[in-house]
Amino acid sequence: MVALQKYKAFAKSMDNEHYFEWVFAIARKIPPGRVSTYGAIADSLALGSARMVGWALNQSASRDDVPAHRVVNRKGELSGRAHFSPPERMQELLEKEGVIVVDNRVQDFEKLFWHPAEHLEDL
DNA sequence: TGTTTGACCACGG
DNA sequence: GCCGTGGCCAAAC
Repeated sequence: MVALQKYKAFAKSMDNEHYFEWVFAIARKIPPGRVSTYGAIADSLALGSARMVGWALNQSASRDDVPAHRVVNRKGELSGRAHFSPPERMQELLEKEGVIVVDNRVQDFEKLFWHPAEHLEDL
């Protein structure tokens, strides 16, 4: 946990722009057809919180190189759909990748879940 | 300056 | 499974 504290201290010295890059870097690593969660990304970064990941992804709306549609909440719900334009776009993007979405929820969520912490070394 | 609000989550009952 | 509670932390008000 010492490493975690040092990591957090380091993170505190970063400005928001860098924090976005960490979140975006992980989001970009999510393979097509797979999904991850706000909390998992926050945990793998060992800084911030799930809320901050949502906040960061909100800032990503202006970018076209961040697959924010592959990030859902812990229940597999498309909680961020309202921030896409139009909102239906999030589901459409997922379905284009073969992910089945019913009632704003990813089907087979546990199987499609991609664990960011297992791929951190690739960053 | 203090309070409320989120693309959230873990936990207890 | 559902609910409330508490933690989270930047932004907006």
